[in-house]
Amino acid sequence: MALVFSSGSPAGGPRSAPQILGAAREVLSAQGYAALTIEAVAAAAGVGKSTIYRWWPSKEALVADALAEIFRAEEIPDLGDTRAELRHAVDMTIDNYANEDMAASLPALAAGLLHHPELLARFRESFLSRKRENIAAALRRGVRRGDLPDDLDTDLVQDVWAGTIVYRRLMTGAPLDADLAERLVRLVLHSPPLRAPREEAAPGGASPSRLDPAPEGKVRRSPG
Amino acid sequence: MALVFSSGSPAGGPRSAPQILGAAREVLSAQGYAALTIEAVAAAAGVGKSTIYRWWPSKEALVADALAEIFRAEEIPDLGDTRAELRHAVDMTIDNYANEDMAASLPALAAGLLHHPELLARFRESFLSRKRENIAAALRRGVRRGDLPDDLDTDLVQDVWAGTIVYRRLMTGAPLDADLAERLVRLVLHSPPLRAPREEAAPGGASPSRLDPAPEGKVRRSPG
DNA sequence: CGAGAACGATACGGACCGTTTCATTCGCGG
DNA sequence: CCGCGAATGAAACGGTCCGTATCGTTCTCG
Repeated sequence: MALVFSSGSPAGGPRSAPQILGAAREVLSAQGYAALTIEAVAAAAGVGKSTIYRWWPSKEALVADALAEIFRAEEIPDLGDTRAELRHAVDMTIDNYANEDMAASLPALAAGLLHHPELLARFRESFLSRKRENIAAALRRGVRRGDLPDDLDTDLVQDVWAGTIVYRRLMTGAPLDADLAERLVRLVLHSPPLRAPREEAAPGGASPSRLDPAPEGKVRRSPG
Repeated sequence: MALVFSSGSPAGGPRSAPQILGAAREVLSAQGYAALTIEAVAAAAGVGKSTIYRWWPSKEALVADALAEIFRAEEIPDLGDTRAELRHAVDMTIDNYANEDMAASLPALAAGLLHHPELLARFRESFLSRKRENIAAALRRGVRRGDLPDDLDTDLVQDVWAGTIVYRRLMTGAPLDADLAERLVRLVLHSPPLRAPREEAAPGGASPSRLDPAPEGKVRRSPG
């Protein structure tokens, strides 16, 4: 991944990008996103701060590039075994949030980007799109094998997986262990409701559960 | 909710707490967590900044109190209908993340608290515990009615619910609508894997919720 | 009406910001 | 091996916000 967020203004290219991004990760991992300052990164990298400002327009852009280099988004190998592939996907996501400060940096970064739509879009593209497409491919294989329903909502699956993982790391502090991974996998393997939105009636196959009268509800705002 | 994070040092109590917390919410909602400064809140509240520093030890504490006042964590009423109660719980959570900047503030705050264990613990206690216990009570009613499996993992259910909602708001930007709510409800109503970890089941009693990391017996206590 | 608490204004040193200037070093092509 | 342009690092700038301290004023309650 090559400096997606660098402004890349001058001609020759940055000489010290590796040290700078490494130092950024170091500070991030030790001090957290909030405590990261450009001057601290410059000092840790043994670099003048003007060098950093020459190549990255903001702290956000720098951190995004630093995180992008360690964010795993590889293809899920075709293992011929849907359960194993799902587990692989979940493990990859858990890996991405292994370090507590790193894990916190991503949401913090996203939060800080809410008022920078341009960077936010690039952030989502860079971090989410590729990984989601790779996992979606594995999910589609599972559908083809008949292990998953053909109208599986692959976006919702990923929101549930990543959401649960991030939420545990950041909010409840619960462990991200093998047990969680296994449960998240099973949740998808055995959950009829994780279906794609259907325009009309259900497509020929699945019969709805009797406990599920399919109420077409409208959103309500509950009283205070 | 009464100023959980205020240091409450002086005697008489703050006179201008309402204006200050209101201004904090205003700034938070308009500018976001990162852009919130004590001086900006003071100005917006028409208050000297020394007044804020007199009652709150840090930006984090102030924001925590400001958010606590609008964070919904009420009991789920016994509607005699498990599906309706689950929907109620999900809607309450979605409500809590209605405003984008507010929604982002909570994770950003948690991220900023990672290096302040004392405040982090109070944050989790204040924001998560009560709400989780209330939702857990509703889930237990569902179990008693036979609509949910006896060994439902109420903690995992809530991590999945809240996690998916927060993740959508913050990371993917996907809508938090009635469709999502309905899917999250169905996910629980029809998902065998959402079971409790194999331990001694304690039927009837209140299930202890694990909100603290507490990895293997290490219990963190806070000095009064 | 008086005491004490809460308040606001103001000023302070310090950290970082983001920018500019300028002399120095690097590294590639000739 | 040399030179030239690109990249660099040091320093200094005005600016914002931090968190603290001081001090005179205003509120509140007994």
